[in-house]
Amino acid sequence: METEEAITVLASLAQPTRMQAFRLLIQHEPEGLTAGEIARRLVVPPNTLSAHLNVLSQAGLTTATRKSRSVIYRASVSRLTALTTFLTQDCCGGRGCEAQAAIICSETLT
Amino acid sequence: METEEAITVLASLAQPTRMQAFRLLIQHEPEGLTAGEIARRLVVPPNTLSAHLNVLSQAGLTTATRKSRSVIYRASVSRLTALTTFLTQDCCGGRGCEAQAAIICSETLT
DNA sequence: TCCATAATTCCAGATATATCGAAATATATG
DNA sequence: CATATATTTCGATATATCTGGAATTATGGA
Repeated sequence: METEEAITVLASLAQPTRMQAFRLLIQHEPEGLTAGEIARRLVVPPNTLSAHLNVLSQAGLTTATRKSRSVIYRASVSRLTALTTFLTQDCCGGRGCEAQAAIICSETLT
Repeated sequence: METEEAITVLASLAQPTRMQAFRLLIQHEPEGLTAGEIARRLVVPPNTLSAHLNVLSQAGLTTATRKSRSVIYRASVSRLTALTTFLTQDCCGGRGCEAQAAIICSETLT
């Protein structure tokens, strides 16, 4: 992932409503949730949420597919992984904070 | 790391000059760089950079210590690690994308 | 076709962020 | 103390982001 791209992804998550929406979608993988359902759960007006979901989609963190009258949103786990990889490589690239990375791994893989 | 805190860290990195400054500091661990040196390397006015460094410090991504007339900035690698841990746990918490995490680990630990 | 539901787009106002010149503060040296 | 260097703070402007009401588009059912 390029730096410019990473910044877009970082910015898209650096907003409370979008962070909540993304986490909600992560929790509902792989079925996804409709835009309306997300709006109801987060208590956010549909049009406001729509704008936020658009930002997440532009950043590649979500995908949207229409199903009948609803639009189902899903989280792109691979995109989140790509971001953490970018951050970790940015950290460790050519330097060596393997110990830190090992901590992440042990915490994650348990 | 709490969500609110993570958002602050994400926002602090979601800006080109700050991302550049942070990466520069990561590359210069553990010696650090003076504010002026960073400003020169990034070709940014000292006062503008100062504002950015302040944002990074508020987010806990950098520390500053005065040495004579200069102020030396250092990257907080542990803070970056805390962020990736937050993101990874947000991803894997109770769901299971161990495979993805393993990829990060293998790429990082090689 | 007419109506109801779901979502988005349009638009405007409010808030936040970024930028940088000028002035202020801190430190060292002659 | 006077001066030079390093950095930050102040203040003003420009730009971007967030928010939500109103209108628009898309789909399905009577």
